Amino acid sequence: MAEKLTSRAQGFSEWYVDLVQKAKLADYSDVKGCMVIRPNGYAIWENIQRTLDRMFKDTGHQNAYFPLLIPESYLKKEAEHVEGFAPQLAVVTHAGGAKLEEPYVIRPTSETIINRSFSKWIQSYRDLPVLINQWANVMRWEMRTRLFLRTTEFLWQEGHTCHETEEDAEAETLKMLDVYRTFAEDYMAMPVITGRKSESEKFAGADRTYSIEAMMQDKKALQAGTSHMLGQNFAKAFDTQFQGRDGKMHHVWQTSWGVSTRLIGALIMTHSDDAGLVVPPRIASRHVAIIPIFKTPEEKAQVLEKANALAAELKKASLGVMVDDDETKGPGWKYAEHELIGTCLRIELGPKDLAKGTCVMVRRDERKKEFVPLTEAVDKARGMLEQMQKDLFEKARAFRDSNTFEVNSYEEMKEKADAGFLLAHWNQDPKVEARIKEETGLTTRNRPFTVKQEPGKCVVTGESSPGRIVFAKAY
RNA sequence: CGGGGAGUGGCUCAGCCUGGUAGAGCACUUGGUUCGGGACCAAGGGGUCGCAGGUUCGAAUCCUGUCUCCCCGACCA
Repeated sequence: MAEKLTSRAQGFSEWYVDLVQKAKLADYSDVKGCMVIRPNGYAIWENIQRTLDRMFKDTGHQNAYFPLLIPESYLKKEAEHVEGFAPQLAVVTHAGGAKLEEPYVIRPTSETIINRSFSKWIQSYRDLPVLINQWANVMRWEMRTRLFLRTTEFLWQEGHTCHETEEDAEAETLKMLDVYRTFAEDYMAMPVITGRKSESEKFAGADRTYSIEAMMQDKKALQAGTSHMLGQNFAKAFDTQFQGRDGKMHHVWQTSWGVSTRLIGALIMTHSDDAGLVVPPRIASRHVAIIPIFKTPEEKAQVLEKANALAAELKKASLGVMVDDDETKGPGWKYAEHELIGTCLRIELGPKDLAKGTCVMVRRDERKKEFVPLTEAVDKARGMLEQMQKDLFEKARAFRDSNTFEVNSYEEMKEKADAGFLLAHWNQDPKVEARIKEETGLTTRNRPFTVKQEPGKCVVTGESSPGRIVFAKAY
């Protein structure tokens, strides 16, 4: 760990790649486009899973698991769906030493194979709603990959639900979007914009797609989660029908929604700094590292005894705590290391502290030393972590808000192309959207619920626009 | 698929142009001194130089082929 990270100012991309590897979050593998998620990175994923899983259960969903391999013919049943995913599929043509009658695709998402099951499970309106979630890996062959943000194989969660009416399905779609918003903001301390995607950005096979969009420190947008109102598209393709209250057969109305390990990338690019990873306490597993400082054997015995006692108290307060008593490293080395790997709070404890009955506490995000009486250490640690959680969110929100602009002409839009989020009027024509992307690199992110939709004039054509949509450069 | 770069101890890389006994830093092992912001000294261990052919008395180095990864574009969570 001798060399430091590339600074964000030097190169945001390099900083990111450096950080991911030096904080031991992930490694490249020998498989093209695939990454190894190391224990430090996987621990973050486990915390994301734990929290989201509880939120899904609290909203009535159950977990299930469906096959990794999907008969190719399934994908083809929904025209728009197969067209959208065809270029990204990995296909299994041989197995058991022989060529297969029908190839399998490795799931890029599971709408099709899950609908096969749904159509068997559902007979009556009494069977509805069906609320299923799956934690799984998926594979989408990508031309270009980036650790956590876009890899060929990634881990995610996909929710799939069936409802009796369009209204119910729409309500579910928005409810889960709001679960994502709550999770992003309250746990990841990452402010997000909820809204509806444009036609060209929507999921292949959906009627409508909604997303949460976050701003990274380089002012680029990152789609952090999506929720789709699938309408009856898959129900019709797979004949997922039920007998309704009217005695007649109806196709179910469906939703699907997902977030992936991409969230880890979002977390890094939202909060981390030039010293390393910064993780909000509510999503961290490493809350406190106690660094004992001593020279003589007598000091060692005294300091370690106190450090272990303090650690035990902190553990009782449900904090992830470790005493870093590795004698082959000096204290300075440990400070730097814990900053790199994103330990939320550092407690320094040495002979001088024991004499005074204090310790030194340092928040990872602020890195300011504070002397704290040992008798108050646990309360203080909890308080500092809570404050850190709030401060990280507020800092990220202030950053996003100060880099969000209303623009009223195409000229202004071009000038501010790298400035952050641009709220602009657009006539909803995909050709105009494509032209803007071609000429400025900006894409539509979503039409925010929080921005009042007032009619205006498209910045490119001058034609009528229903309201402002977010444009930004995106990951 | 285009365009670039790279494959040499665990890691980062030098050596290649101009062929001649495989190097450095970090990490690791042992001993000692250190320890409140990335310590130091000494002694060690560790590499079929991506793979396959070829040229040559001799190849990490030259030639041919091949595989893989990374970066930049088109595709995307």
